[in-house]
Amino acid sequence: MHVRLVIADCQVDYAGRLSAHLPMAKRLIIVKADGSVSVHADDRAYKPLNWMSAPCRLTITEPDADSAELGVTQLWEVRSREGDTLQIRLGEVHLDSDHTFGVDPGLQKDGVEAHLQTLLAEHPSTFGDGWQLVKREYYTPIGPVDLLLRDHNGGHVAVEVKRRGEIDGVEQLTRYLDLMNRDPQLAPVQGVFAAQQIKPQAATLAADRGISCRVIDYDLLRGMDNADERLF
Amino acid sequence: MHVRLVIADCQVDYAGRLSAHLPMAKRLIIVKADGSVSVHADDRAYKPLNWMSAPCRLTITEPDADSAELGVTQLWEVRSREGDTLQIRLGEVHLDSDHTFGVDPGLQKDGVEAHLQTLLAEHPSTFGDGWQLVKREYYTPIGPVDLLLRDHNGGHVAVEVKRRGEIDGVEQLTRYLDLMNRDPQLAPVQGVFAAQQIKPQAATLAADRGISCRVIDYDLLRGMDNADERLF
DNA sequence: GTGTACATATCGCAT
DNA sequence: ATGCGATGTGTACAC
Repeated sequence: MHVRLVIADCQVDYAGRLSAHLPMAKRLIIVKADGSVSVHADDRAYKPLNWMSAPCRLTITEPDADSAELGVTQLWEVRSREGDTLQIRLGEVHLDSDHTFGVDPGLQKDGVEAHLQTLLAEHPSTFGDGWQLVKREYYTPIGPVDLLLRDHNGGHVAVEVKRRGEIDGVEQLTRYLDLMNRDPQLAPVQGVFAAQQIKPQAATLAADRGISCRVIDYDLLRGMDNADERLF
Repeated sequence: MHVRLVIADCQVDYAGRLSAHLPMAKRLIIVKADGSVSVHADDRAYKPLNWMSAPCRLTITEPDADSAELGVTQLWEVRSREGDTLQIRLGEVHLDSDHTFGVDPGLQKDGVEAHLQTLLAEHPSTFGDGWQLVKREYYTPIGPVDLLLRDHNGGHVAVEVKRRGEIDGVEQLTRYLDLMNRDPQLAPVQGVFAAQQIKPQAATLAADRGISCRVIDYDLLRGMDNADERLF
């Protein structure tokens, strides 16, 4: 269990879902404890130029005489189970450093769509007075509807929740509505597209499909949630 | 222009599109020449636990007396233009290494969808005898159709090309067809969904929409292309 | 294992 | 800048 950092001149060839080639240049190579290998340039945030995800196997060999003559010092071959290969020819090595980490305590996240969905499930009145939750993650054969509600008249409403409301969210909800409206137990089902922010094109498409849009104030909703907790 | 590698015990807090917290543990921190910062554990291939993409600004300060007492040696704050912040509190530093890279010659790719599209544009007879190319990347107000063809009867055909044919590709083509069929210059327009592999659910949806599916043999097509070249 | 949706998605291109 | 589509997307979760 360790992380190996290598900075070296290297030439890289990937063959798998596509073919890619990197000419010889100085780069950073990271080998992680899970076996994954990534080759980084000095830009592009965290995205490597080339990589192999775990599970995979790294084999390091000596270069043949011809390659050695041309300055190749090590030959790395990384191979995945599916047969994808990443070949790295190392030239001059500027750093080769090995480090052992402990088990990472892991990441704590907040504010993602799941939380938004939870809050809205707990406060269906956000959508209208007297509206009630039927089911979170209501399963249809083509995927889960985020929220199934009943409005003040008892009519079904399918809600699609997004952080940012874009066109494919509307498409998604449209597919669900088409399907649900064929079910006599549910029909007629209205659609509501709920998001912290809704792009104009998504709003236009929603309107065209008879779907109503709701912009959600996440902080306000979280505030309501806290207020509720204080009452108990 | 340099890459800085730090291995250190650190505690991380991110506030931006979401909030996230990492308890103190030994990790790898990479600062790239573009200013981007990423914090890695020893697993998850190339994805960091936390990061900040360029453009952003890194400020390093001394910890206050209280923090220093608790073992904090450096306080890093990374701030983006949008106000997202990444705070890193460093404890013991195990490695701090700085390296200058040259300009990377860059990645050469082959085999992606673009190539598939090019090959199909050059060989419209793949779809049927006598079929001809009208336009690659035919622009509609809602996006470009990959290929616009005419079949042996002169009727228009819109082709959506994918490496892997999934449900959203069918949705995309459906939107284009709806729009194009409102244009009396083009209507009636048939739809063809072409991919190296088509998922059953996508095929079902396509059939339901009256769109025909074509599974493309990339190697065969590339072979045809090479054969053509040899003729000249 | 397949299917589906989410992601601080990232990235590139075209308008 | 914004919209839109592709990605060797990766990842989690339900069936």
